[in-house]
Amino acid sequence: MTGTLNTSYPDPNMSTGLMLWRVTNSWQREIRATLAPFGLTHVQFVLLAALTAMDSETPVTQRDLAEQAVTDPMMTSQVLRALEEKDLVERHPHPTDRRARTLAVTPAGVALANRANAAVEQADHAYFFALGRKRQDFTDCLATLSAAADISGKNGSTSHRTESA
Amino acid sequence: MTGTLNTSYPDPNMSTGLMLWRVTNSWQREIRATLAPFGLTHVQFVLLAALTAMDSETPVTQRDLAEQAVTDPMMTSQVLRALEEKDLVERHPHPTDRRARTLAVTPAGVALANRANAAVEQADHAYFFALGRKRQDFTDCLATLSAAADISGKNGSTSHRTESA
DNA sequence: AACATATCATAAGCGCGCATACTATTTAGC
DNA sequence: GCTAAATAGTATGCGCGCTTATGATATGTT
Repeated sequence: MTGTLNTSYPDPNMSTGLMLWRVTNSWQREIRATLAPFGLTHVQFVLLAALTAMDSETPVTQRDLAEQAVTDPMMTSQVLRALEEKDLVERHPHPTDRRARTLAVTPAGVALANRANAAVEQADHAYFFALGRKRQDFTDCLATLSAAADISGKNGSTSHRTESA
Repeated sequence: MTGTLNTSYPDPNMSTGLMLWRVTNSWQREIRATLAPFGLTHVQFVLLAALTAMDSETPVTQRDLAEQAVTDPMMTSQVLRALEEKDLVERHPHPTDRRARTLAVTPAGVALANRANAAVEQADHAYFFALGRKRQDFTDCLATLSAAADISGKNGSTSHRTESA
Protein backbone atom coordinates (compact mmCIF):
# COMPACT_ATOMS: atom_id res chain seq x y z
CA MET A 1 0.00 0.00 0.00
CA THR A 2 1.48 3.23 1.21
CA GLY A 3 0.09 5.53 -1.40
CA THR A 4 -3.21 4.84 -3.04
CA LEU A 5 -3.29 8.51 -3.97
CA ASN A 6 -2.10 9.46 -7.40
CA THR A 7 -0.43 12.80 -7.17
CA SER A 8 1.88 14.77 -9.41
CA TYR A 9 3.81 16.02 -6.41
CA PRO A 10 6.73 14.07 -4.98
CA ASP A 11 5.49 15.18 -1.57
CA PRO A 12 1.86 16.34 -1.46
CA ASN A 13 2.72 18.35 1.63
CA MET A 14 4.81 20.63 -0.53
CA SER A 15 2.01 21.66 -2.86
CA THR A 16 1.83 25.41 -3.28
CA GLY A 17 -1.82 25.72 -2.36
CA LEU A 18 -1.58 23.56 0.71
CA MET A 19 1.41 25.45 2.03
CA LEU A 20 -0.25 28.76 1.25
CA TRP A 21 -3.20 27.68 3.35
CA ARG A 22 -1.05 26.50 6.24
CA VAL A 23 1.22 29.51 6.24
CA THR A 24 -1.73 31.87 6.28
CA ASN A 25 -3.29 30.01 9.18
CA SER A 26 -0.01 30.23 11.03
CA TRP A 27 0.34 33.93 10.20
CA GLN A 28 -3.20 34.54 11.41
CA ARG A 29 -2.37 32.92 14.74
CA GLU A 30 0.52 35.34 15.13
CA ILE A 31 -1.63 38.33 14.29
CA ARG A 32 -4.38 37.10 16.58
CA ALA A 33 -1.93 36.88 19.45
CA THR A 34 -0.49 40.26 18.56
CA LEU A 35 -3.89 41.94 18.54
CA ALA A 36 -5.29 40.20 21.59
CA PRO A 37 -3.83 42.75 24.04
CA PHE A 38 -5.66 45.47 22.14
CA GLY A 39 -8.94 43.62 22.36
CA LEU A 40 -9.17 43.44 18.59
CA THR A 41 -9.66 40.54 16.21
CA HIS A 42 -7.86 40.52 12.92
CA VAL A 43 -10.85 41.58 10.88
CA GLN A 44 -11.76 44.25 13.39
CA PHE A 45 -8.27 45.64 13.03
CA VAL A 46 -8.34 45.47 9.25
CA LEU A 47 -11.60 47.39 9.04
CA LEU A 48 -10.66 49.87 11.73
CA ALA A 49 -7.29 50.56 10.11
CA ALA A 50 -8.73 50.76 6.62
CA LEU A 51 -11.42 53.16 7.74
CA THR A 52 -8.92 55.25 9.65
CA ALA A 53 -6.69 55.44 6.60
CA MET A 54 -9.48 56.39 4.20
CA ASP A 55 -11.37 58.71 6.53
CA SER A 56 -11.88 61.62 4.20
CA GLU A 57 -14.42 64.35 3.62
CA THR A 58 -16.64 62.40 1.29
CA PRO A 59 -18.90 60.12 3.30
CA VAL A 60 -17.75 56.50 3.50
CA THR A 61 -20.44 53.83 3.47
CA GLN A 62 -20.07 50.28 4.71
CA ARG A 63 -20.02 49.22 1.09
CA ASP A 64 -17.15 51.55 0.36
CA LEU A 65 -15.18 50.24 3.27
CA ALA A 66 -15.85 46.62 2.36
CA GLU A 67 -14.69 47.27 -1.18
CA GLN A 68 -11.57 49.11 -0.06
CA ALA A 69 -10.68 46.51 2.56
CA VAL A 70 -11.65 43.60 0.30
CA THR A 71 -13.91 42.16 2.94
CA ASP A 72 -17.28 40.52 2.67
CA PRO A 73 -20.05 43.14 3.03
CA MET A 74 -22.02 40.80 5.26
CA MET A 75 -19.15 40.35 7.66
CA THR A 76 -18.24 44.00 7.41
CA SER A 77 -21.70 44.89 8.62
CA GLN A 78 -21.51 42.83 11.76
CA VAL A 79 -17.91 43.66 12.57
CA LEU A 80 -18.67 47.35 12.26
CA ARG A 81 -21.44 46.97 14.80
CA ALA A 82 -18.93 45.33 17.13
CA LEU A 83 -16.56 48.25 16.61
CA GLU A 84 -19.43 50.62 17.24
CA GLU A 85 -20.20 48.96 20.56
CA LYS A 86 -16.59 49.49 21.54
CA ASP A 87 -16.96 53.18 20.64
CA LEU A 88 -14.22 52.88 18.07
CA VAL A 89 -16.37 53.84 15.11
CA GLU A 90 -19.68 55.61 14.63
CA ARG A 91 -22.35 54.83 12.09
CA HIS A 92 -24.41 57.84 11.10
CA PRO A 93 -27.26 58.10 8.63
CA HIS A 94 -26.15 58.95 5.15
CA PRO A 95 -27.00 62.51 4.06
CA THR A 96 -28.49 61.57 0.70
CA ASP A 97 -29.02 57.81 0.77
CA ARG A 98 -31.34 56.68 3.51
CA ARG A 99 -30.37 53.02 3.00
CA ALA A 100 -26.72 53.67 3.67
CA ARG A 101 -24.70 54.61 6.73
CA THR A 102 -21.71 56.87 6.81
CA LEU A 103 -18.80 55.73 8.92
CA ALA A 104 -16.53 57.74 11.17
CA VAL A 105 -13.68 56.69 13.41
CA THR A 106 -13.75 58.04 16.94
CA PRO A 107 -10.61 59.58 18.47
CA ALA A 108 -10.27 56.43 20.55
CA GLY A 109 -10.56 54.43 17.36
CA VAL A 110 -7.82 56.40 15.65
CA ALA A 111 -5.56 56.02 18.65
CA LEU A 112 -6.15 52.29 18.93
CA ALA A 113 -5.78 51.78 15.19
CA ASN A 114 -2.35 53.40 15.28
CA ARG A 115 -1.14 51.50 18.30
CA ALA A 116 -2.41 48.21 16.93
CA ASN A 117 -1.01 48.95 13.51
CA ALA A 118 2.46 49.45 14.90
CA ALA A 119 2.25 46.10 16.67
CA VAL A 120 0.96 44.35 13.56
CA GLU A 121 3.67 45.85 11.36
CA GLN A 122 6.25 44.60 13.80
CA ALA A 123 4.67 41.15 13.97
CA ASP A 124 4.52 41.06 10.18
CA HIS A 125 8.17 41.97 9.91
CA ALA A 126 9.11 39.28 12.38
CA TYR A 127 6.99 36.65 10.68
CA PHE A 128 8.40 37.23 7.21
CA PHE A 129 11.92 37.82 8.46
CA ALA A 130 12.76 34.20 7.66
CA LEU A 131 12.50 35.04 3.96
CA GLY A 132 15.49 37.33 4.14
CA ARG A 133 16.08 39.25 0.96
CA LYS A 134 13.51 37.15 -0.86
CA ARG A 135 10.80 38.89 1.04
CA GLN A 136 10.22 41.51 -1.63
CA ASP A 137 9.95 38.83 -4.31
CA PHE A 138 7.44 37.02 -2.18
CA THR A 139 5.42 40.19 -1.73
CA ASP A 140 5.57 40.83 -5.45
CA CYS A 141 4.22 37.36 -6.11
CA LEU A 142 1.33 38.05 -3.79
CA ALA A 143 0.68 41.31 -5.62
CA THR A 144 0.69 39.42 -8.90
CA LEU A 145 -1.81 36.90 -7.58
CA SER A 146 -3.93 39.68 -6.12
CA ALA A 147 -4.06 41.41 -9.47
CA ALA A 148 -4.85 38.14 -11.25
CA ALA A 149 -7.61 37.37 -8.78
CA ASP A 150 -8.94 40.92 -8.92
CA ILE A 151 -8.60 41.53 -5.19
CA SER A 152 -6.09 44.34 -5.23
CA GLY A 153 -7.98 46.40 -2.71
CA LYS A 154 -8.56 49.40 -4.90
CA ASN A 155 -9.70 49.93 -8.44
CA GLY A 156 -8.64 47.30 -10.90
CA SER A 157 -11.86 45.56 -10.15
CA THR A 158 -15.52 46.31 -10.47
CA SER A 159 -16.81 46.94 -13.97
CA HIS A 160 -19.22 44.20 -12.98
CA ARG A 161 -21.19 42.21 -15.44
CA THR A 162 -17.99 40.88 -16.95
CA GLU A 163 -18.65 37.28 -16.12
CA SER A 164 -20.86 34.34 -16.75
CA ALA A 165 -22.28 35.77 -19.94
CA MET B 1 -7.40 64.53 6.85
CA THR B 2 -6.97 61.64 4.45
CA GLY B 3 -4.68 59.54 6.55
CA THR B 4 -4.81 59.64 10.30
CA LEU B 5 -3.10 56.27 10.22
CA ASN B 6 0.63 56.22 10.60
CA THR B 7 1.98 53.40 8.51
CA SER B 8 5.39 52.45 7.24
CA TYR B 9 3.91 51.28 3.97
CA PRO B 10 3.39 53.66 1.08
CA ASP B 11 0.18 51.76 0.42
CA PRO B 12 -1.13 49.71 3.34
CA ASN B 13 -2.96 47.50 0.87
CA MET B 14 0.38 46.20 -0.31
CA SER B 15 1.51 44.88 3.05
CA THR B 16 2.75 41.32 2.82
CA GLY B 17 0.50 39.96 5.53
CA LEU B 18 -2.63 41.61 4.24
CA MET B 19 -2.05 40.35 0.73
CA LEU B 20 -1.24 36.89 2.02
CA TRP B 21 -4.56 36.83 3.80
CA ARG B 22 -6.49 38.07 0.77
CA VAL B 23 -4.77 35.76 -1.68
CA THR B 24 -5.44 32.76 0.51
CA ASN B 25 -9.11 33.70 0.83
CA SER B 26 -9.30 34.02 -2.92
CA TRP B 27 -7.50 30.71 -3.43
CA GLN B 28 -9.88 29.06 -0.99
CA ARG B 29 -12.84 30.29 -3.01
CA GLU B 30 -11.35 28.64 -6.08
CA ILE B 31 -10.78 25.37 -4.29
CA ARG B 32 -14.23 25.49 -2.75
CA ALA B 33 -15.77 25.90 -6.17
CA THR B 34 -13.53 23.15 -7.56
CA LEU B 35 -14.51 20.69 -4.85
CA ALA B 36 -18.21 21.54 -4.75
CA PRO B 37 -19.09 19.09 -7.56
CA PHE B 38 -17.49 16.33 -5.51
CA GLY B 39 -19.53 17.23 -2.45
CA LEU B 40 -16.36 17.91 -0.49
CA THR B 41 -15.24 20.93 1.49
CA HIS B 42 -11.61 21.91 1.44
CA VAL B 43 -10.81 20.46 4.83
CA GLN B 44 -12.70 17.28 4.04
CA PHE B 45 -10.59 16.92 0.93
CA VAL B 46 -7.35 17.63 2.77
CA LEU B 47 -8.04 15.01 5.40
CA LEU B 48 -9.37 12.45 2.96
CA ALA B 49 -6.39 12.91 0.65
CA ALA B 50 -3.88 12.89 3.48
CA LEU B 51 -5.37 9.73 4.94
CA THR B 52 -5.46 8.08 1.54
CA ALA B 53 -1.82 8.94 0.96
CA MET B 54 -0.67 7.68 4.35
CA ASP B 55 -2.88 4.64 4.54
CA SER B 56 -0.35 2.08 5.59
CA GLU B 57 -0.19 -1.09 7.62
CA THR B 58 0.44 0.55 10.94
CA PRO B 59 -2.83 1.84 12.35
CA VAL B 60 -3.45 5.56 11.85
CA THR B 61 -5.22 7.43 14.61
CA GLN B 62 -7.03 10.73 14.32
CA ARG B 63 -4.13 12.31 16.12
CA ASP B 64 -1.69 10.92 13.58
CA LEU B 65 -3.76 12.24 10.73
CA ALA B 66 -4.15 15.67 12.33
CA GLU B 67 -0.42 15.90 12.82
CA GLN B 68 0.35 14.76 9.30
CA ALA B 69 -2.22 17.07 7.73
CA VAL B 70 -1.37 19.94 10.08
CA THR B 71 -4.99 20.34 11.06
CA ASP B 72 -6.58 21.07 14.40
CA PRO B 73 -7.37 17.81 16.25
CA MET B 74 -10.74 19.19 17.30
CA MET B 75 -11.74 20.01 13.76
CA THR B 76 -10.21 16.79 12.49
CA SER B 77 -12.50 14.89 14.80
CA GLN B 78 -15.69 16.41 13.54
CA VAL B 79 -14.68 16.42 9.88
CA LEU B 80 -13.81 12.73 10.11
CA ARG B 81 -17.27 12.01 11.42
CA ALA B 82 -18.67 13.87 8.41
CA LEU B 83 -16.50 11.76 6.12
CA GLU B 84 -17.64 8.66 7.95
CA GLU B 85 -21.28 9.55 7.36
CA LYS B 86 -20.51 9.80 3.68
CA ASP B 87 -18.95 6.33 3.80
CA LEU B 88 -15.62 7.70 2.65
CA VAL B 89 -13.69 6.69 5.75
CA GLU B 90 -14.19 4.21 8.57
CA ARG B 91 -13.28 4.64 12.19
CA HIS B 92 -12.50 1.41 13.94
CA PRO B 93 -11.47 0.80 17.52
CA HIS B 94 -7.74 0.80 18.05
CA PRO B 95 -6.26 -2.64 18.71
CA THR B 96 -4.19 -1.62 21.72
CA ASP B 97 -5.44 1.82 22.78
CA ARG B 98 -9.06 1.92 23.75
CA ARG B 99 -9.15 5.71 23.70
CA ALA B 100 -8.04 5.92 20.10
CA ARG B 101 -9.63 5.09 16.78
CA THR B 102 -7.90 3.70 13.72
CA LEU B 103 -8.82 5.22 10.42
CA ALA B 104 -9.34 3.53 7.08
CA VAL B 105 -10.38 4.91 3.73
CA THR B 106 -13.15 3.06 1.94
CA PRO B 107 -12.78 2.16 -1.73
CA ALA B 108 -15.26 4.94 -2.48
CA GLY B 109 -13.09 7.28 -0.45
CA VAL B 110 -9.97 6.35 -2.37
CA ALA B 111 -11.75 6.82 -5.67
CA LEU B 112 -13.18 10.19 -4.68
CA ALA B 113 -9.88 11.34 -3.22
CA ASN B 114 -8.13 10.66 -6.49
CA ARG B 115 -10.76 12.30 -8.65
CA ALA B 116 -10.91 15.34 -6.38
CA ASN B 117 -7.13 15.52 -6.15
CA ALA B 118 -6.79 15.69 -9.91
CA ALA B 119 -9.27 18.56 -10.00
CA VAL B 120 -7.53 20.39 -7.17
CA GLU B 121 -4.12 20.00 -8.75
CA GLN B 122 -5.48 21.46 -11.93
CA ALA B 123 -7.15 24.33 -10.09
CA ASP B 124 -3.94 24.97 -8.20
CA HIS B 125 -1.96 25.06 -11.38
CA ALA B 126 -4.41 27.50 -12.94
CA TYR B 127 -4.46 29.72 -9.88
CA PHE B 128 -0.70 30.07 -9.60
CA PHE B 129 -0.18 30.19 -13.34
CA ALA B 130 -0.02 33.98 -13.13
CA LEU B 131 3.32 33.69 -11.35
CA GLY B 132 4.98 32.21 -14.39
CA ARG B 133 8.47 30.99 -13.75
CA LYS B 134 8.48 32.65 -10.35
CA ARG B 135 6.11 30.02 -9.11
CA GLN B 136 8.86 27.79 -7.79
CA ASP B 137 10.42 30.70 -5.90
CA PHE B 138 7.06 31.47 -4.40
CA THR B 139 6.61 27.87 -3.34
CA ASP B 140 10.09 27.86 -1.85
CA CYS B 141 9.23 30.95 0.18
CA LEU B 142 6.17 29.19 1.52
CA ALA B 143 8.32 26.22 2.43
CA THR B 144 10.72 28.53 4.24
CA LEU B 145 7.89 30.09 6.19
CA SER B 146 6.43 26.67 6.94
CA ALA B 147 9.73 25.53 8.34
CA ALA B 148 10.15 28.70 10.37
CA ALA B 149 6.65 28.36 11.76
CA ASP B 150 7.10 24.66 12.41
CA ILE B 151 4.16 23.57 10.30
CA SER B 152 5.93 21.54 7.68
CA GLY B 153 3.49 18.68 7.84
CA LYS B 154 5.94 16.01 8.90
CA ASN B 155 8.71 15.76 11.41
CA GLY B 156 10.70 18.92 12.00
CA SER B 157 8.23 19.71 14.70
CA THR B 158 7.09 18.16 17.91
CA SER B 159 9.74 17.74 20.61
CA HIS B 160 7.12 19.50 22.72
CA ARG B 161 7.90 21.28 25.89
CA THR B 162 10.24 23.63 24.05
CA GLU B 163 8.32 26.78 24.77
CA SER B 164 7.12 29.13 27.42
CA ALA B 165 9.62 27.98 29.97
C1' DA C 1 -46.07 59.32 -12.56
C1' DA C 2 -45.62 54.26 -12.54
C1' DC C 3 -43.03 50.40 -12.69
C1' DA C 4 -38.85 47.37 -13.08
C1' DT C 5 -34.30 46.88 -11.69
C1' DA C 6 -30.40 47.62 -8.90
C1' DT C 7 -28.29 48.63 -4.47
C1' DC C 8 -27.43 49.19 0.96
C1' DA C 9 -27.76 46.91 4.93
C1' DT C 10 -28.97 43.01 7.56
C1' DA C 11 -31.12 38.29 9.25
C1' DA C 12 -30.31 33.38 9.29
C1' DG C 13 -27.41 29.61 8.76
C1' DC C 14 -23.27 26.55 7.51
C1' DG C 15 -18.39 25.00 8.03
C1' DC C 16 -13.86 26.29 9.38
C1' DG C 17 -10.16 27.44 12.91
C1' DC C 18 -9.44 27.78 17.40
C1' DA C 19 -9.84 28.07 22.74
C1' DT C 20 -11.44 25.84 26.84
C1' DA C 21 -12.95 22.07 29.34
C1' DC C 22 -14.28 17.33 30.20
C1' DT C 23 -14.21 11.98 30.12
C1' DA C 24 -11.89 7.79 29.43
C1' DT C 25 -7.91 5.69 29.09
C1' DT C 26 -2.79 5.02 29.02
C1' DT C 27 1.73 5.81 30.75
C1' DA C 28 5.15 7.35 34.20
C1' DG C 29 6.86 7.77 38.81
C1' DC C 30 7.24 6.03 43.08
C1' DG D 1 0.49 -1.92 42.81
C1' DC D 2 -1.05 2.84 43.23
C1' DT D 3 -1.33 7.36 42.34
C1' DA D 4 0.00 11.39 39.20
C1' DA D 5 0.60 13.03 34.81
C1' DA D 6 -0.03 12.74 29.98
C1' DT D 7 -2.85 11.57 26.02
C1' DA D 8 -7.07 10.36 22.50
C1' DG D 9 -11.19 11.98 21.56
C1' DT D 10 -15.12 14.99 22.01
C1' DA D 11 -18.73 18.82 23.76
C1' DT D 12 -19.36 23.70 23.80
C1' DG D 13 -18.80 28.16 22.14
C1' DC D 14 -16.89 32.26 19.51
C1' DG D 15 -15.66 34.84 15.30
C1' DC D 16 -14.65 34.51 10.46
C1' DG D 17 -15.91 33.84 5.41
C1' DC D 18 -19.50 32.96 2.69
C1' DT D 19 -24.37 31.81 0.71
C1' DT D 20 -29.08 32.84 0.42
C1' DA D 21 -32.90 35.70 1.34
C1' DT D 22 -35.44 39.98 2.75
C1' DG D 23 -36.82 44.89 3.46
C1' DA D 24 -36.05 49.54 2.40
C1' DT D 25 -34.55 52.76 -0.64
C1' DA D 26 -32.59 54.53 -4.96
C1' DT D 27 -32.29 54.63 -9.93
C1' DG D 28 -33.54 53.88 -14.67
C1' DT D 29 -37.14 53.26 -18.21
C1' DT D 30 -41.10 54.28 -20.46
